[in-house]
Amino acid sequence: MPESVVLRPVEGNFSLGDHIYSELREALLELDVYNRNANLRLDERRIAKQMGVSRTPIREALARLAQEGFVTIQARKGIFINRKDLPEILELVKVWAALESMAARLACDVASDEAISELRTIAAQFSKDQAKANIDEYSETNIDFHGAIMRISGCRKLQELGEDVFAHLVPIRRRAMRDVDRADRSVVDHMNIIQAVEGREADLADRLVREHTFRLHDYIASAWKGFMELESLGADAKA
Amino acid sequence: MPESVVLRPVEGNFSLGDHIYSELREALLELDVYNRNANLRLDERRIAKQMGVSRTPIREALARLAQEGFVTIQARKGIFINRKDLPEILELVKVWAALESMAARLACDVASDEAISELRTIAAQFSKDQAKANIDEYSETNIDFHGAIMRISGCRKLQELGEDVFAHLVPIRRRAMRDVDRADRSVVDHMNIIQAVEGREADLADRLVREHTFRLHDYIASAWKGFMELESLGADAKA
DNA sequence: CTCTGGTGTGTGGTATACCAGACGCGCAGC
DNA sequence: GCTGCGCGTCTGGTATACCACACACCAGAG
Repeated sequence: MPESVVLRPVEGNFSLGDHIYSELREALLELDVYNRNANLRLDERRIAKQMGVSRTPIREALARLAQEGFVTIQARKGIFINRKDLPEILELVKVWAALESMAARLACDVASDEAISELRTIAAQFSKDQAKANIDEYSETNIDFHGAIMRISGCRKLQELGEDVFAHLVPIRRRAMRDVDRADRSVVDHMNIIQAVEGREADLADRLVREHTFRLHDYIASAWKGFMELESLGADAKA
Repeated sequence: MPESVVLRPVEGNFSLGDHIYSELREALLELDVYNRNANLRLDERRIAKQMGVSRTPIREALARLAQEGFVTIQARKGIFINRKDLPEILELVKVWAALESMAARLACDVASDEAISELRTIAAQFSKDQAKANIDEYSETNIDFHGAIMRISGCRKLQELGEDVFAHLVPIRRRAMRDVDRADRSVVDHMNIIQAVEGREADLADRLVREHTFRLHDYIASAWKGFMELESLGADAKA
């Protein structure tokens, strides 16, 4: 074999458990947990048969999901998908606010000018013509923007934790949240945040991000009941 | 049975897996991971034999610990205790700062006067005569103080996440950090924080807590090498 | 002596059998 | 008809056997 041929080393664990973990996790996030017809119960044996493996790797994956708080395992009773209530959701948003505002603060100190310019690039997506329709809390661009702040903070732990918290909010974000007034306000907020970070004004950036996220907090608090009423519009619960 | 008698439902899982999980977790935190003689390798079969159970519950516990980042499982190679390096530690402290400063902020808004008075009670411990010797980053009172702030924030998620982050810092805190100047400064910081929370000055409390934690951050950054040099002073590595 | 390939052992990964508590259903007794 | 007991079934928990890969060691070719 010619030495010039560079072969990437095989990386990662290709264990069934790991694969099943990500598969199940994705499925859970996809699932509309708040649909009142949703089947919140999981069955090890059924999943095992369905995926063509034994219960062991399934159990490992479920144990990890339980640790993350996505499901609750009750001995000899069943495994249930956790449906979060309003107070819990609001707490998650507060945690998110804490993490992202700190990220913005750090970004002011450590991010390179190029890294910061990422923010403008992403924000530019908002001004596109068809953007209006896509501007909601679940739009890709919005997610990218917040993800970018976490990234350019240079603090991986902050970013990872943020992603974990965010994952729990995915089912909530998917539900509507496309209030036009909020979308406009959101764009303004983002622009102000970018400006603060560009100006390396840590205190300001911290505050703006925090206030921005708390607006989401308050919005969810007031619109929660509406979210829940979106239930079961013909869509059946997934398995 | 009189209806007035309220019986708490039996709660919790008494499964071996859960028990082993907490047992192992505690052992890991107790373990001096940074001792250069420390055995960083874990063996499922050995632990199983040692605890008199099969590998299954051990594996479940280890999977959870891996999820939390305490150990790394490498397929067919071994299970290794994660030894965190300086950058990682510093990131954890930053996350901690983010969480606790938000907690202090929230406490200003939601904590009752009685709850806030807890802080003074705890801080009073510092003034006791023999306190000086106990004032270090690992003292019970110090931990109580920071725990109290998280608690009175009324945000459980914030508190839980904080405890998780804190757990990873335990081995670091155990190592010295009893600089007298720092202790004095710490007491002053705490008093100022209490005053800010009592005055319901959210912005101030937020800032004071953040700055306080960042002083720990900077201290660790400068003293890290010293921590590591404390290695293996006769104490053997635990199993 | 060096390098190569085989082989034995250790380790985590997976499959499977069995256990015991939780629950539902139905029958018997009142 | 209502209550209560008991058995059968379902479900997660545990033990155990076996698998495949990693790695150290050793023998034989060069």
